[in-house]
Parts: sequence; C-alpha cells; structure tokens
Amino acid sequence: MPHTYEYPRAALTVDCVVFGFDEGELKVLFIERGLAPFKGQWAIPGGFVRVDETLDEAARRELEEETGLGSVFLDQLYTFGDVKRDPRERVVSVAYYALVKLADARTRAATDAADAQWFPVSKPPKLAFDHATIFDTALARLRAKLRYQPIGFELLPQKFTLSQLQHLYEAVLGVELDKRNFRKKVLGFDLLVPLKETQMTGAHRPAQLFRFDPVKYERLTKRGFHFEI
Amino acid sequence: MPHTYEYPRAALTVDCVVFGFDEGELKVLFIERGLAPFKGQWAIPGGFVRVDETLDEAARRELEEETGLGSVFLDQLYTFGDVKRDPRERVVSVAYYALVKLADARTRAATDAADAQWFPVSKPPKLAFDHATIFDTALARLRAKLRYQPIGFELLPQKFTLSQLQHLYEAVLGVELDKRNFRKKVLGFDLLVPLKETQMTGAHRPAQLFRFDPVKYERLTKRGFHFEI
DNA sequence: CCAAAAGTGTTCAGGCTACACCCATGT
DNA sequence: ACATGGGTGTAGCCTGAACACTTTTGG
Repeated sequence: MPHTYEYPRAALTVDCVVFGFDEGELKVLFIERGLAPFKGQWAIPGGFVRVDETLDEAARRELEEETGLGSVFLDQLYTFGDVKRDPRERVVSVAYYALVKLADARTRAATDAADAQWFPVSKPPKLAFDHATIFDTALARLRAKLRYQPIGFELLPQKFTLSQLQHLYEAVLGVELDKRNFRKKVLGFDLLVPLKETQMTGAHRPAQLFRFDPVKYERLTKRGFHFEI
Repeated sequence: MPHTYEYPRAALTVDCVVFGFDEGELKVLFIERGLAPFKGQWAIPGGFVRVDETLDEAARRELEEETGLGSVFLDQLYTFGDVKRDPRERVVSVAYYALVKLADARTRAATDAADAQWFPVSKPPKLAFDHATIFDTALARLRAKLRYQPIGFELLPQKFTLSQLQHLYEAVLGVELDKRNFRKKVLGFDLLVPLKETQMTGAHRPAQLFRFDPVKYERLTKRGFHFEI
C-alpha cells in the first residue's frame, strides 16, 4: 500500500564495509551490482532500512542476505548524506564496518556468493556511488581503532598464536613490530588466555595458542584501563 | 504537494548537542519544547532534514534557527535509529555535537533565545525522546576526543591564556593537572603562538595570551604527529 | 643435520611525574 | 605590604626501543 507524506523524504539505506584477514593481508568484500545504476560495477553490500527495524538490525540483515555472513562484529561508521550521492533520488546511507573471522572455514564457505569477491584493501576495484569515500573512511577508522581497542581479535580465529596477531597488526597498520616487545606488551595486558593446545603448521616448533578474554577486558575497562598497541 | 512512496519511509532529523565552556564549567544547551509530544520538556536542538540539503547543512541550519548560533565547530556524532524513539512515527536522527566559543560576547547574546538555556553537563534536566542517550554519547565523545585532538580551543576565545586552557581540560576531563607539566607539554607541541598582548584580570601578574595555529597543526599531522594530552 | 618459525632478557634513552619558589600586579 | 594568580627547573622513575640466540619440530 503506497504511503503519502506532506514533504519529500530521503530514502534511508545501510552499507557494510566488510573486512577480513587472509593470507597475511587485509581484505574487503564487495558485491557486483546486477542492476542499474552502476550495473556491473562493484559496490559495498547494503540496502534499504525497513520502517520496523533498527539500523543495526538492517545492517545485519543486509549482510546476511547479500553475503551469507552472520554473527560478525559490527560497528557504526558514519552517515553519508550528500544530496547527489545517488543519481536516482536522495538517499542517505548509514555506513557500518564489519570484521569477520575469515580463517574459520564456515564463514569462508558462506561468502562464496557468486557476485561477492574479496579484494586486498590496497587494490580495491572502481566502486559505484560514493562507495570509494565510504571505504576510505572505514579503512581509516579500522586502522585508528585497532590501535586503542581490542578489535584485532575479531579478524582472527577464536584460537590464535601471538605471531598471527602480530602479523595482523603489521599488515593493517603497515609497520614492522619487534617480536619481543610486541609479546611483552600484549601479554602484559593479561587479556590473552593461553590454551592447552599448540598449533603445528610446518617444520618448526609448534606455537602456543591463545584466546582473547572479553570479560577481563570489560572489568579492566571499568577500572580505567586503556588498551593501546 | 504530497509525495507518494511504495514503502513507508522513516523521517530523518538532525540533532545538535551544543557544548560551551563558561565560568570554569562545561555547559550544554537545551531547548524547551513548545509542542507535543514532550511539551514543556527540554530537548536537544534539531529538526527535519530537507531533501535538498546535506546532513551538515541541515545541522547548521537548525542550530542557527533554534539558537542563533552560527559558524561553530560541528562534528557528526552517531545516528540513532531505534524504532520507537519517537512515539509518533519512525524517526531516524543523525546527531552532531557543536563546540561554541561562549566567552565571545556576540555568541553569548545570540543564544538569549527565550526557550534556550545552558545547563552544567553535570546537572542536565530531564530530556525528551531518547535525548538523554544522545547527550551521554556526545559527552563521552567530547571527553575522548579532547585527549587526542586539539578541539579544546573551539571552546575558548581566539586569544586565551594557558591557565584557561588548563582549567578547560581539568573541568571537562574531571582531573587535576600539574601546572608546570601541562605548560611544558602544550608548549612543546609548538602549536600555540604567543601574542604580543597580555590579559589583565585582577590583582596579580598579567597572563600571556596565545592563539592556536591550525595551519601548523595540519602540517604536523601530515608528518605523523599525534596530539595527546 | 638443516631449515623454519617459536620463544625469551637486558640495556639505554627519552618522556612523564612529582614537587616549591619567585614575579607582577591591584588594592 | 599583602593577596592573587602567573610563571619557571630538576631529579627519579618508568615505559618503549633496540637487539641475538636457543628451542622445537618436520623433512
């Protein structure tokens, strides 16, 4: 049933910039558009917000529908409202960024949607609409937040080694880190729980596995603790 | 002329949490509502986004219309989209926070709108809608950003003394700072230009006036400089 | 036994913290 | 002369940076 309003209203969408870490590299997921405008170009997954769902719900729903990804880390990024950002009509987009544990096999299979593809963040394709701006904003936010919030763990499997964590930081921040200093600092936070397992991945000494303890982090945060790499 | 859409659309508003620093205290500006719902209650200034203006433009326009404040520092905060946050219909609000130089006499007079009033952030009135949440979010963001971005200057007059700056930081962050260490650190950034004037405000030695140099800050930022109090 | 990544301590420099007194002015 | 806020230097501590070798495994 059509709806009537006295004044014209902007349409409202959500877009999710999805990041994953794979093969030592930060990746981002884009969708190939099947419809005009920008048909055949790559775009950030997203869609219209329904009138009976919150923005967070809309972001999760669109992510699930377009990429098959469920239960990922989601954080609101910024709201983009340039008048001409969509050539058809006024569309305001609430952008989110998502972090997925790519190394978990399930999620990797789930993103095998035919029109979705992972790109290295250093080599994004040409993007539709103002999505290049949104992507740049998301990447900058991720890099900034990684330094002072424990969100790197959202890109790794539940169980990970300190080397994996270090390589993640090095790849995303684009710096080299000293192994001994990195381990000293990270373990000093007392936020990583050593597991009874080790990881054996080749002809060398097996690595201790850890998991991140979010409960400890909450407790420390309330006491004024400040995470910083 | 009425507009028709196939699916119902959320209404889109902007809200501006306006901060000012006065009498050694951080203040926030609210408006008394003249209309239902929440008639007679206090609320954050804001209003509907027009279809032909950007979000930033809408925020500035509403601020000007409702409080008379022009040319202030404005930064997008967060977008609030709970389904029932407005009892009338679905309304999504893009919230901003604004920093005004209250001590400049002009802007002080301009906010003498009868229905606007400054409140200490420690004693806000009961607020309409979900505006208490928006206000809390804005205050938390301001406190966080003040530490690592040079935005404190937006709350002071163009020309200010180091003591004024220190008192601002102490009031907003709720900490005591050592005078010598504070001056050493702030002057060490080489971002404050000493003026040829001094400020005489009582029976004591006059204080050196400074201004913040945003151009120098831009240059330093591009070279990887990181401001932090 | 060789290759490859895991794991581990110490030293040094620079920045942060704590701390007390003189200065310039108005009354 | 006194009350008031403005202005200044140093010493100890702690944190972050630099740096090299041994361990454990698979081939």
